[in-house]
Amino acid sequence: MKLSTRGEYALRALLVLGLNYGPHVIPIQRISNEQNIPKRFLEQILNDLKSAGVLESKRGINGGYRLARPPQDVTLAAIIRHIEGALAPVSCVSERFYEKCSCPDEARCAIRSVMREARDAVVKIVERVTVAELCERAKRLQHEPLTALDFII
Amino acid sequence: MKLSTRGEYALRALLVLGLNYGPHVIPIQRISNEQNIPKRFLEQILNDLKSAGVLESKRGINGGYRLARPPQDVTLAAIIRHIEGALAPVSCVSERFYEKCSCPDEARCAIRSVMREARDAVVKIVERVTVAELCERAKRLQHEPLTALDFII
DNA sequence: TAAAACTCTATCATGTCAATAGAGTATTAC
DNA sequence: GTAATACTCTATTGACATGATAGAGTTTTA
Repeated sequence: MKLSTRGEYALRALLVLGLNYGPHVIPIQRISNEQNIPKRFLEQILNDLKSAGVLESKRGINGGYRLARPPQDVTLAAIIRHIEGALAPVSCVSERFYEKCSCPDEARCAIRSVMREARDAVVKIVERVTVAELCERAKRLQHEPLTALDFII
Repeated sequence: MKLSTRGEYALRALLVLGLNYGPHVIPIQRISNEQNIPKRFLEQILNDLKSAGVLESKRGINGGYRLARPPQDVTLAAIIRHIEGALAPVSCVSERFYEKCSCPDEARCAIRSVMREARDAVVKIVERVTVAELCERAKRLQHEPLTALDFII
C-alpha cells in the first residue's frame, strides 16, 4: 500500500469530519484551513467520497459535508481501497483488484508468498482501524506528552 | 509499499540468480527466458543492481550476472528500497526517505500513528526475508502440492 | 574473427498525479 | 429579492514516472 497525496488528504478530511460528527455539516473551507489542503482539490476528493456513499453534503450558505454513517462504521481500508485501489504490494495477491502477473507459475511463486504476507499484515491494520478509532487516537495524542521518538526526526 | 513492474522483475531475477548461486555467471538471456521478462528492460535493471553492489557481471561470450554476496546476505528490504524507495505508505513515517508532510501537527497526527504501524508490519517481513529464504520457499513450493487457496483465484 | 553478451545513453508513448480553472447551481442570511 | 457563500461538474494543465524500445558501442572467447 502506498498513499498518494489525494489519499492522505482524504483521510485527514475524514478525521476532521469524524471529530465533528453530528447532525450539522462542516464547510469545505474549514477543513481546508484546518488541514492545510488546497480547497479546490479537496472539493474533488470530498465529491468523490460522496459518490461513494461515504459522505453527505448540504449546499448553499452554511452548507458542507458530513459523514453518511457513524465514524465507527467507516474503516480506513474501505477509504484507501476506494481512493488508491489495491492494498496489496502486487496485484497478483490482491483480493479485490486481482490481476494475473507475468511470472511462469503464479501458484508456486515464492515472491508471491512473501507479498501475500505483507498484504495480510497491512490489511489487518487498516481493516481494523475506523474513523472513530482515528479520532480517539487524535484525542489521546492531543492530551499526552510527546514521546521521545517524536523528537528524533 | 507498492511494487512496480521494475521492482517485481528485479526480485524475480534475483530469485533465479539465488537458485543458481555459485562461482559461475548466468546470462541475461536465460533469466529473460525463464522469467518472461523483456531482455532489454532486464538489462537496465540488472545494471542498476550492479551499480548498487548487489550483482557482479562478466562480459563477453559466456558472460552474465551473479550475486555479489551470498543469498542469505541480501534482504528483500534492501532491494526494494533501492528500486522503489520508501517502504512506508507515507514518507512522513519513513526511516530512510523521510519527508515532512503538510499536516498541521506531525508529532500528534493520528493518521501518522496508524501508518507507522503499517510500515513496521511490512518492514518486519521484508527485512527478515533474504534471497536465500526466497529460494527455500521456491523449492518447498515446487515439491509441495498446491493448497486449496491457490485454486480460488 | 565473428558471435554472444554486457554497457551506456537516448528516446518514446502512455499514463498518473496534483493542482487549477471556469462556469455553473443551490441555498439562505439579510 | 439578492448577494454572498458553498457545493457541483467538467476540463485542462504541467510535471513527472513508468515500461519499454533503440542504437551504437565494448569486451571476451570459442
